[in-house]
Amino acid sequence: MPSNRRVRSAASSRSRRVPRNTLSRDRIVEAALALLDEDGFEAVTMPSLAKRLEVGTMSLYRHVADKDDLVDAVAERVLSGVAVPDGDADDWEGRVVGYLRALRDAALAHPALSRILSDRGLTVGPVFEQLEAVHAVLRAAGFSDLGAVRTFYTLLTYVFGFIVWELPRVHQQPAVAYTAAWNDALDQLDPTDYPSLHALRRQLGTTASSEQFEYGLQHLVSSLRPPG
Amino acid sequence: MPSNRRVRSAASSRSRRVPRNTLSRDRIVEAALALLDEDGFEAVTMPSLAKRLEVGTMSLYRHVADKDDLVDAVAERVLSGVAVPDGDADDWEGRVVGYLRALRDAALAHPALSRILSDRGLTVGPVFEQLEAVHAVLRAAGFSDLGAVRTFYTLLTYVFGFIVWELPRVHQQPAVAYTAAWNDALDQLDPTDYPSLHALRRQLGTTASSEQFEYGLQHLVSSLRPPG
DNA sequence: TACGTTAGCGTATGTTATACGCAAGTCGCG
DNA sequence: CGCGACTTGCGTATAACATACGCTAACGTA
Repeated sequence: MPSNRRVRSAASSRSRRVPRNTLSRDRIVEAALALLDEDGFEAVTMPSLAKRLEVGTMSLYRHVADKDDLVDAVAERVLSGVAVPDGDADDWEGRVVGYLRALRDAALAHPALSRILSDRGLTVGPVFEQLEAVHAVLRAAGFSDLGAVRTFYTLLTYVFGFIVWELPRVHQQPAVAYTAAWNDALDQLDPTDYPSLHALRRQLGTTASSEQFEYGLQHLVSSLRPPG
Repeated sequence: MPSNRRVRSAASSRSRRVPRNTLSRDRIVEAALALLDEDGFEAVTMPSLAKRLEVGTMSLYRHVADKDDLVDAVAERVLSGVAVPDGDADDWEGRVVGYLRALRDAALAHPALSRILSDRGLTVGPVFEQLEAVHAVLRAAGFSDLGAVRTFYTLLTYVFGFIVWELPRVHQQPAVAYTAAWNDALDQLDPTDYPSLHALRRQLGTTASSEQFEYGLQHLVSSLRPPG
């Protein structure tokens, strides 16, 4: 249960004051993201983050309520780059799929984000905006309110599942080496107990790929057409 | 990156010896599961677990390599109850859907499992067996090897995403109160910034439901028919 | 009966998040 | 130009955690 507190930005007393110096919430979030990308989620600790910023540990707490708050902020920063692409008004499929791809791409750019996303789901600030936009697109395409909700929720579920699954298995660039730990597990499957899976371990190893992503996505989208 | 070490069961030196007393790996896993269900994931610590078993903390390490190892074992125990249901040979949809439902039900029985699953994905012992069986069903239904893999991977992605999303939001019985923290977040959406989402917060609140689960699942399955 | 093996455990270590309060710098107002 | 309030950065302290290490005592076997 991630505590949904929004204590947030202590920088909101009325007498507006220019921060004296180097440290700021943004700089902290940025550093946390860098740390996350370089050394993974468990490397993001308050001490290590402070060390990286050449600051005392407790200084961070002036700009961040909590570690939870910090992690939220990191997720927000990453996902705030995503948007529903412009496009033909009646090409709802293209626009929605474009959005979902963008979501995946954003996540792939920061593999260690997986842990964060799976804790919080996609209950992250910017995603709400995006869903608002998606909803509009679907309504315009002829979906009912409820139909639109069901539809994008279904799609989001798929994409979310795909992301959370694949991210821990990505170590390099998006197009390169998925596979790895997952492959190892597959290779160690006993051929007698798991004949099919063992024989197919090559295929299974590449399931976390753009190709598979598109496969499921296309099937799903095509089955979710508006009633009209 | 959950370290994939399988150090496992130290109880494998050749001179078979009857454990002298009360403690055993099974009892530990059982207690951990109970603790998980009662007080959530973060309550499962080695000290608290030991206290519950009325045992010293370090005693646990005689039966469990790691905390990671323990958590793996818990996941295995929960998922080992799931199976592909018997059924008509050519009713692949029914059988596969039945399996996926069973998977969700198993997870719903232990809401706090979410954290564990999202870390490990479904790379948990018993799931491999189950996939082996699912693969057989799909092959028998006319899917190619690759088609079968793509198909169940797609389905699994959806189910996995759904589960990981909904579990943290379940506090009571399966049929009763999903919604809660997620609803709170929705209620706090600014009506001017998020007109549609705000208006639809009732609908959105109940998206984590069996109905929505089936909705997506049925659409997905129907779009994934075998080539023949 | 004696010995090797192993279960249970006590202690110690290193790491974490974070409460609390001090000190020094900075701004706005007089 | 100066003063006082508010902030920022930080040092110290606490409590919880995972876990290395090594002791002790019970047990089965020879």
